[in-house]
Amino acid sequence: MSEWETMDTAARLHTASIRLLRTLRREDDGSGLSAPRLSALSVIVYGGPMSLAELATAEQVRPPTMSRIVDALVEKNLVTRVTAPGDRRSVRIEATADGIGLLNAGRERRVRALIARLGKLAESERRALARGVEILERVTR
Amino acid sequence: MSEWETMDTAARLHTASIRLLRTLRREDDGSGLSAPRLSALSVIVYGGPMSLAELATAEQVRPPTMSRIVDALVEKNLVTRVTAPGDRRSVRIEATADGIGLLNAGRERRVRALIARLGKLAESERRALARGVEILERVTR
DNA sequence: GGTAATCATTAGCATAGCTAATTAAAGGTG
DNA sequence: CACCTTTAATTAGCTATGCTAATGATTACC
Repeated sequence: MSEWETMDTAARLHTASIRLLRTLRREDDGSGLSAPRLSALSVIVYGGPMSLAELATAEQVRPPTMSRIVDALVEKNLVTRVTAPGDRRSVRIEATADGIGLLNAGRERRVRALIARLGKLAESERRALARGVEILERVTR
Repeated sequence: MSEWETMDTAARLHTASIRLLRTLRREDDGSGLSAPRLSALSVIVYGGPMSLAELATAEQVRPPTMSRIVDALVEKNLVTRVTAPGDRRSVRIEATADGIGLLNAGRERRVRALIARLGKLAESERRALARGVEILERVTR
């Protein structure tokens, strides 16, 4: 594969990913949460409990920003703040059952919308896409 | 391909896309623009001139929000507002040479970061990924 | 035991999101 | 043609989200 082809693949993968998530984002309206709150909640639900600093780093925002987002999620009973055992300065943020439920419902809406699109592909195309996704997972790991 | 497999592919594609763009977003620091401004500019540069309403719809925000983002981009000389020919209520928003240049530079940073990751794949994997990207483009169209 | 480093929050500012109201221009309809 | 309605964008005013700087509360070091 020529260097040019690799560049072409990268550019097209970039564009297609943007378009895909832009489309799926429309399914988030029903969640009742803003994009930053939903995204922070998803990091906690799928990444497990973590400190505020870790969560801020994951979301690429500064700690004060994340502290207020967590305030709002706590207020809605979607996450809880627990003093970290062994270091009382630090806080462990954990998803509640409500938080997990809300996130899974939203994720299911997104995935369902995506499945509807995959359903229009030919069988061979779905197989090739599945293979591509496996490789994409390695790229993002 | 079973229905279960299609669902699995959809869920994994969703997650991998989020992870990919989260990673590449780190390259945007050098642009000097906030995420909403950069995203709006990219729609104009790659989608061509359009009205404020069209731009707001593309970005999934309301017109007043987009109006202020365009204010900021005009201030930085990255786009211009042109009264639409034939309807003086409407505004055509066009990218300037500066706007196109800034966006291409940022896009190049992102794509270069992605190429570095693709370079670690085996030749056969890059080919399979390229095939998957072609299909993903059909899905997002 | 005293001082420095670390984790989170508070304070205060600019930006980004919204709805409601306003301005300006087009499009009917009598 | 005058009037009313509709449409496109902006302005006004609110809440939420981003930042840096400063503060409070522990912990680590010496």
